[in-house]
Amino acid sequence: MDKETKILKVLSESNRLRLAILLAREGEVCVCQLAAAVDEPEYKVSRHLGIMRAAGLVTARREGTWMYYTLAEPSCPLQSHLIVFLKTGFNSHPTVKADRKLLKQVKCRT
Amino acid sequence: MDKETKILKVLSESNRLRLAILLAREGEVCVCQLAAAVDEPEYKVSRHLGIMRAAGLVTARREGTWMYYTLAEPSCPLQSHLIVFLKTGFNSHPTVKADRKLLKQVKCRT
DNA sequence: TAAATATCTGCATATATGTACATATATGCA
DNA sequence: TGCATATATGTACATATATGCAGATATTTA
Repeated sequence: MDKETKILKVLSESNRLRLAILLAREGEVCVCQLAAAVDEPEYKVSRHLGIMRAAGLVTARREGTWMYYTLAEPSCPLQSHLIVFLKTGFNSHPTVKADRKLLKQVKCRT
Repeated sequence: MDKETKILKVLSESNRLRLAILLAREGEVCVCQLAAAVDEPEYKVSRHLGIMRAAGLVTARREGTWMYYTLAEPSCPLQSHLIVFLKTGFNSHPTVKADRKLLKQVKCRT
């Protein structure tokens, strides 16, 4: 059950769960926007995204200086199931609401 | 999001995930049956069940010498969502199949 | 080429986690 | 009471994880 426990473990850290929820709702987002949304230093967000990427939860695309992250195509039933929940299951959560509000205010290219 | 990450973390360890799946499918099961099903020493299973209990994922009921564990009533949307998945999402998983087979063979009271 | 911006990584540290063994507790029965 | 069974827990150890800081890399622009 390694594939399943890996997915669950990655999402069991609050910063990563918040990032995953944002990606599930917003599609493709760059590191600096995510860092602003969760109000954490970029090196920290970058590191967590790296962990999520290594676990197959997200994919990355480089565009110039920016790195854009997206939720990856699910590779097991649990993963697809969780992604559906990430999209809709946290709508009323205060932290998630605040994160989304901050995300909308970011202007990436000063 | 502490409640959510706690649930996810508890289920991100393979022994505990297997136990949770068994409980989701079989209802109420005692420690010695669970230990036989996952083929692990009872002290280990007992400890993992304790962790699951502390996180609000299972409840325990004592009947004589035996302790019977059950999945707890969900306390957040993610938890109820996951329980549904535990019940139906692992039917074809080899490990889960083997665990269930072993569980059926156990005679608790020699 | 140099400077600026965005992102990633090596290292040290603190904290958390899983495991094994031995021991403790609880209950039932002779 | 005393003993056996079922379950829980304290301790010690090894491993894993998150974090902060500094510095490295990559890309764009002057």
